[in-house]
Order: sequence, then C-alpha cells, then structure tokens
Amino acid sequence: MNTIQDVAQHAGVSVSTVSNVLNGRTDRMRPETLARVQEAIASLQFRPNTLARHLKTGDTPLLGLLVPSIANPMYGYIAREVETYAQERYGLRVLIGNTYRDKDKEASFFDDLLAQGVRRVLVISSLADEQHLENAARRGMAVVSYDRRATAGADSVVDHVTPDNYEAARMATALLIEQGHKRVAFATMAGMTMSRSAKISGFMDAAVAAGIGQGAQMLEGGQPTEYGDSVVSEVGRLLGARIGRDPQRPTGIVAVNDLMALGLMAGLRDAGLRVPEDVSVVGIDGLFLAALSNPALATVVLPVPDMARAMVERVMDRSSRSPAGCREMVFAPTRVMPGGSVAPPPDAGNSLAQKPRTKGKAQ
Amino acid sequence: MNTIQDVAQHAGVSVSTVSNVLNGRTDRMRPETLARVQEAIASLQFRPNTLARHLKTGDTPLLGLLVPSIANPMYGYIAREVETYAQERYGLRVLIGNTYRDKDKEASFFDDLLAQGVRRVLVISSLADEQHLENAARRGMAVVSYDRRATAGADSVVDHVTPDNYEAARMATALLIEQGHKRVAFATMAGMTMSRSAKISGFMDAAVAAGIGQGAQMLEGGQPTEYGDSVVSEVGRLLGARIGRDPQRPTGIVAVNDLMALGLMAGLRDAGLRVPEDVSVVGIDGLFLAALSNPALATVVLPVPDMARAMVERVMDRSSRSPAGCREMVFAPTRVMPGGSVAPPPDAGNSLAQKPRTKGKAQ
DNA sequence: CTGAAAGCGCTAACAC
DNA sequence: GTGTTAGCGCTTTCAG
Repeated sequence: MNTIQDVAQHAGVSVSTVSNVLNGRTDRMRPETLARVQEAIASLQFRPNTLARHLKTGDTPLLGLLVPSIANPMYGYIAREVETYAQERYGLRVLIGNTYRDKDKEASFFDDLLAQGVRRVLVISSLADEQHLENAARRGMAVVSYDRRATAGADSVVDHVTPDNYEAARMATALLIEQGHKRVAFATMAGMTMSRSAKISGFMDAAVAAGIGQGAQMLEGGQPTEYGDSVVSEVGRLLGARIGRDPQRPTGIVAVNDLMALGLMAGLRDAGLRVPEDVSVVGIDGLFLAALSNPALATVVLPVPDMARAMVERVMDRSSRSPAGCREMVFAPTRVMPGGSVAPPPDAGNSLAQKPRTKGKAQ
Repeated sequence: MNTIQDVAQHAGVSVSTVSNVLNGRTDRMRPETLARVQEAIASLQFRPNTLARHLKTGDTPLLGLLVPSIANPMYGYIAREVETYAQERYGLRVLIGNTYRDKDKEASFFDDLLAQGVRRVLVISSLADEQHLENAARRGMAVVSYDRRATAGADSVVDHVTPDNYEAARMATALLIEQGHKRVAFATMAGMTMSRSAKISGFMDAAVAAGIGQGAQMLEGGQPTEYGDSVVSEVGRLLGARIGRDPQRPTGIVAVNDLMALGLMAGLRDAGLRVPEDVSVVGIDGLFLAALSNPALATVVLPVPDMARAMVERVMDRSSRSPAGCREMVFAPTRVMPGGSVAPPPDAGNSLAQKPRTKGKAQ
C-alpha cells in the first residue's frame, strides 16, 4: 500500500499538497501541480488510508446496522435498501450485526462500533427499553431506531423511523371485513413489542368500528427461543395447527407479518383447512415471497425503500448537526396487495362453527 | 471517549503499562499494578480505539462479505451464519456489500476494504473471471470465494469453499427419476456461472445414466437485469408460464435453486398446471421457505452452517499464514428434503402430452 | 517491572 | 501556492 508520502515524492510536492488534492482543496494550487499529483495518485494506484484519516477527523465512513437476524427476508430486504442507498448517496459501507434480540449482543455491538470509530448506527430492535440506545447516543453516536415510536415524555436523543403499524393492521383487518368476515383474529408470537401492540390496536379498532369487536380475538404463538427468521414462520405454523383444532376458530386472520402469515397458511393446511375457503389470511410487510405463495398472500405493503432512505438521511443529518431536532418519522403503508388468501368467509354472514371438510381442491 | 493516556494517568502508570495490560502482557508487572490499571479501565469505561491500534498493527477485526444481494434469502442465511460464527469465534465484525453481480461494484468494495485496513474478505460472486479477486489477494488480502471451484491450472491465491453443485443437481434429478419421470428439465436463468454449469452436468449425467438423456432439456429464463432476489423467482415465474404453454413440456423440473423453484411453481399455477400432478418440481438450497410452500418444495439441502464456518476458518487461517497452502473445499449436500412438489408423472411411463385435469386435491 | 519516545498514514494549521 | 510540522490513540522497542 502506497502512502501519501510516496505520492508526494512521486509528484515532487509536499504531503500537504497531496492532502489538499485528496480533500478537494484544488483551488489552492496551480492546475499543473494538480495534474501532476493526480497523475502520481493514478500511477501509484494510491488509496488514502481511511483509518489514518479517521484518527484525525474522528469520522469514519461506516454505518452500523443492527438487525434481529439478517436471515429474515424482511430484514434482508431492508438491509439491502439501506446498504445500496448509503453507498450510492454517501459512500458509506455497512457493518452488520445480528442481535437475535439479545440485549448483551446489542450492547456489545455498540461498544465495538464505538471502538471502530463508527458514529452512525441504524437499529432494528424491539427490546423493551431503549436505554442502551440513548447511552450510545449520548456517547456521541447518531442513532436511528426502526419500527419504534419515540418514548413518550423522554426527550430522546434517538431518531425514529417506522411504518405506521396501527394503520397497516387496520388496513389488513379492513380487507377481511370488506369480505364479510365477522370472526377475525390477530396472530402474533409471544412477547410484546411496540410495533406489535400498535398493530393490535389497529386491528382491534378496525374490528370495533365494524361492529365485530366481540368476535375479534388474539392468537398468540409460542415464544421463539431464537428470533428473527425461520422461527417466526415456525411459530405461525404451530399456531396454524392449533387453530385447526379450534371449533371456535376465526374465519379471517391478520398476521403480525408476512413470515407469520406464510407459516400460518402451512399450519392451517397441515390441519386440513383450506385457505381461503375455510380461513382467510392477510399479512403485513409486502415481501416478494407473498406473491409466490399458494394461494398468493394478500398483504399490506410497507414502503421499505422509502424508510431505508429516510433512516440513512436521518443518521447522516444527525451526525452532522448537534444533538437536537430529534425526530420521529412515520410512514404510511404503500398499499394493500390483494391475493388469493382472502375470500368471503364460509357460510357467509354466519359466524358459527364450520363443519370439517375433507375433499376439494386446496389451490 | 477516554484514551489510554487517561487510563494511565488515572492509574498512576505510564501508557505502555496500560498497553501491556490491554495486550495481555500482564506478566511484566506487579499484580497490584495490574489491578490498579484494570480498575482505571473499568471506572473510565475505557475501550481502546481499534483504529489507532490498527494503524500500528496493520490489522483490523473486520471481515468483508460480498453478496449479490442480501435480500436474497439464501444469501441472508449464509450471511447470518457467517456473521454469527465470525463474531463468536473470532470477535470479527462483518462489513457487507451488495454487488448485484456488478464488476465495478465488486472492485470498488475491495478498494474500500483495503482503505479501511480490512484484510479478510468472503466473496459470493459469479463473475466470469476472478482476476479482481486475485489482485486483491496479491495486495495482501485473504480472500475466500464461495460457490466456485478453483480455476484450473492457475495457482490461485484465493481459497474456495463450495457446495458440491454437481452432486446436488444429481440428487435432485434422481428424486424425479425414482418417481418414474422420463421427460425432465433443468430450469435456470440466462447467463452461465461455474455453479450453474456444474449443476447442469449433474443433471445431465443423472438423466443419461437413467437412460432418459434424450428426454432431458434445458429451460432458460430471461436474463435478470437486477440480480439476486425477487428477480430470480420472477424469472422462474415467467419460465413457469412459458412451460405451461409448451405441449412438449417436461413432467419433472429441477430448478437451479429454491427461489427459482418457488417462482416456477407460481408460474405453472398461473398457467393452469398443478404441482405435482402435472409437473413435479425440485429445488436446490434447502431454504426454510421450501417447507412453507404449497405444496412443500422438495429440495436438496446444502450444509450452509458448515460452509459458513469453513469460510471463516479459511479466511482467518489465510490471513495468519503466508500466501501458500491455498485450498478448495467442496461440501456434499446434507440430504434430500422430500416434499409434496414431487410425485410420479401423469400417465406414468408415458411421456406424451397430458390431458388437462380439473379436480383432485393439491395436497 | 516501568517509562520515554518513535512512529503508523493522514489532516490542518501555520509558515514561507 | 506550497512546504513544515504537530498531533489523532495506540503499540512497541529500548532504556532505566
């Protein structure tokens, strides 16, 4: 690796002139000097050492991204949008970490970032308290949190970017209501997070507004020991099987997210129920996988690219400005993507138990 | 952020003593001195600045990971395994980059890594030539490539970790043959890569060995302009629709990967064909999504966790040893995961056109 | 055992 | 315009 010294020598100038070129202060020199330096840089294939630069400037072109599990397609999708935008727009590289929603892992990631001189981080967490985020922010980090609202009252130093979970769940529920469903349920995994409770509110309010509040129920799957990916769908699958055995089962289910919905459909199938003939299912997220399922999963599409951009913008903005003007940005769902997983309820208008069926085409 | 100076002052020792503590050279000092330093470190919440350290040692605890797109569930899965293992075993953090299989993006990622002082990188690429990898390796990087074989003849300085693609395709094909399929096809997207051609060979050899070589065909979908994620399944979907219109269509299809298979199933459905009654489909990868599809996708499971570990081990090994002992590690598929997407061909034993069906249970 | 000092590669005053 | 120089925080000889 060549150093700035080598370039200076090669060009017959001093290091500061080279540094000036590197930092765009080209007005301070003769065009021919500039040309000479550029030539030297090119011929030596010189790339300034970012670390040495950081040591001086206290800033490194890295962005931390904390996700529960990058194997979860939704987080993979977000991560791709974030990385692509951060790179194209700001030349930032992304340091990724899987937290499995573990507090120690999150804290340790923050420590490492600090030690690496990384001063910007995007966090997709759902840990009950944001204390460690606030701490990091106070230690000089620009922190943007995804899928959470600002903690009421606290003058948070953390920015928030989140989909409108309440509205998303409301829209999903409305889709079922439009089809005439009276007994609806919201399926989620054990353990409450801010986004889940917002979705539950949206679901409940929609049901109550439609006059079917008493027919609305909660279905809570197990508490996954390992979070974030296949496990979510596995919980859905188990839940689907359980629903199959329930004579009082709902005719329409809103899943907390698409993975849960996909698992649910598999579980319902295992239990001998058909989607959508026996039970309708709606997801939330808008993963490309929804369109591939059989039947295609109806889902509320979240504006992932927009939110990814917003997170990057916020974190850049924050790291330049001083710790003020902290904001919360809430993104409305893009749209409802219809799918074959939703149809009118069996025995339309009648909310009593369905008789088991044994034949017919599942498609 | 406190510095080593602060700690030294706080403990009433010199910086070098603190440095010795930091680097485990505790034998060089009195136990009480050590205790005092440790106390100072703790009370100041001191974390040594990794960058400054790197500037001296020339090594940074970062691992580069290049993937076509992290939104592709398979790469997300690999990335998660890599990150988790690299972190737990070696305390390495992972710098991720989406290349969209673009040569310039890849090269630029390498440049950045070099500038960041990152000397280890894992590459999932399929670019025709590995020249840029070799270059990076020669510039002092430890490079491990996934899903490729070593270039024959060239004394590569790059390590290779790859599933046995030939064998995986062979196993997938055998699954169809066992069920009595005579007209089989291999579905892939346009554009040849090393792993794809290995799979094609495995597919062809299996067909020929079973005496149905003349009934084996290639189905090539479009060339996606943007690689790596939903697009793969989209190509599969288009391909599925095309197959539906083909009177000479195969009764069994091996897909180049699970995403393609999932897209294929959706496309076949769109075309009014049923899986597996009209056409059987087998995937390769073993994504958790395969088990969720309807019918469940039969797939050849690849040993992702093992391969992820091997990549990390190799890249660590390589960065400690000198550029010698370059290796190629090939991993046999874990197993065939059966699924409802495979069944005997229609009109078993007869390879002529199928008559359309309208009833029957789709599993 | 402990401390002083010389850098690692780069930036940014401050001179010339 | 261009060069000199003092660090950024840490590691590591080399003296004491």
